[in-house]
Amino acid sequence: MGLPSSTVENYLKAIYQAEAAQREERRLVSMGSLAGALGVAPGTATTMVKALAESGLVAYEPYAGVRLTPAGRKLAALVLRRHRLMELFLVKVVGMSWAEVHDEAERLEHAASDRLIDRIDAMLGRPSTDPHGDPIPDSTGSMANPERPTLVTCPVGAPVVLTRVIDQDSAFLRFLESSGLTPGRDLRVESRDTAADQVLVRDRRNRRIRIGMRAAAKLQVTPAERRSP
Amino acid sequence: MGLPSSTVENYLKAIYQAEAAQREERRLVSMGSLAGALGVAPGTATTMVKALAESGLVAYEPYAGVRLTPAGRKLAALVLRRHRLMELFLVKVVGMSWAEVHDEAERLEHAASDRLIDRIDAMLGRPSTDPHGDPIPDSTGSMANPERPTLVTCPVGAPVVLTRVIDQDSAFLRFLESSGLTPGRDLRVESRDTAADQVLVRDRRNRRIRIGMRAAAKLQVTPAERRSP
DNA sequence: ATCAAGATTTTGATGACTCAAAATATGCTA
DNA sequence: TAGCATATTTTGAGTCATCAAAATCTTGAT
Repeated sequence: MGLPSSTVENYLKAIYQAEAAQREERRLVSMGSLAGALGVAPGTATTMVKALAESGLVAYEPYAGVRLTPAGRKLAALVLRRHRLMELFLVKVVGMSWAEVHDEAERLEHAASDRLIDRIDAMLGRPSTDPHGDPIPDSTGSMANPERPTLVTCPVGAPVVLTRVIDQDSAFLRFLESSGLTPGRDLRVESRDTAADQVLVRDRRNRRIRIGMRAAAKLQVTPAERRSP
Repeated sequence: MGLPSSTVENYLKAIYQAEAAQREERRLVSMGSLAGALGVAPGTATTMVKALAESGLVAYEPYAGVRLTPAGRKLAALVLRRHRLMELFLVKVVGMSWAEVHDEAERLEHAASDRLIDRIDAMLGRPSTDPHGDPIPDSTGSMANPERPTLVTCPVGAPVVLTRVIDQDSAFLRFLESSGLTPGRDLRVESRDTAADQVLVRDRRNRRIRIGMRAAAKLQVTPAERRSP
């Protein structure tokens, strides 16, 4: 068949991301969560998924859920590639803000040609992550996706670098920006209080930043490189 | 009546351009030429135009043709603005070639937000023409559109500057590029031969360039500024 | 094991856009 | 002005993506 419509691309991307969000491999993505992610009625998701299964892009088990086939996974990864390169391009080259590029890229990812995407990739120096720290799949659709600790799971007191933000909500991103919680920042968790739902973080200049557990769990970090003595 | 779909935008743009192509004002755009420009069946154009008339974007006279209303004209101009800014951006910032940006912009013009278009406009210094020399409407939808002589109508022997190319066909544009016939070039028509369908042009370095009348008529020029003595 | 709560699928419809081909109008030519 | 070639409109149908609501399935709690 011809090119996948942007609807098809969006379904594949949503399934891909739902699969990734489930720590447990092998679990199918439910119709309910898929419909929710796409903002459509449940019946609509069922209908579309059956069509995707016809084209061999997903494996569909009635009443159980859906999973990407290798072909579907590759297509989804390429959509994600477009999206993430576009976001980085909008921030780095066009000068848009971190918080506003997601929605823009959401639309542009379906309109940009491979040629344009490749030029952007080259201009940016074949980057490996987008402005949120999300990894960018290469042009074959393969992508590194390391498991990383978050501000909730990393050791208290240890210096870490904020590496990735797992949420595209623009209000959340604006909050992070205004708090100085952007990828690349050096941080240290000073304390956690589950009862109070609080994580106390210090930035490089030792300023206090307080956030809730939910928010902290969306911030992935890597142990800070220690300067050799 | 939410946002106009990209189909609606394309119809308005095509009507706008067909009106502009007709030297004679007041003449309606025929369904045939509209359907041809959009690559749809004649009946499809009729149906869509009736719907556009319902929304007040065009005035439709059965069997006679269609004309933009002021509202439709403004919308069309804004689509053209997106298109032309996007083309210029792709050439100037992304480094794509003159010949390949049209199709790309054709798709991106429907996906880019006003915000993005305005940032691009600012980055480019609020330009007044695109890479083909086509004028860019301002954000209110108004646009200068001076009548200009072409390589067919300008005086023989007079120095002129190539100002605008009225054709987006990529093969034609590649030909122009390889012949050095790009906007901004200093030229002089040496002779015309209607019988032979030939125009002989000299460039600044006095190199000969031969093109047919049809092609020459697509190249608009302005009299070259004479250096004050 | 049974049943009710909750999720999923099915059904019947809709809107936007399209086509092919039949019906109709227009306008030029003789 | 009669007729015919050409353009336009109408008709009937199809695709894609969607919804609401009815029907059905699955599963956890009793």
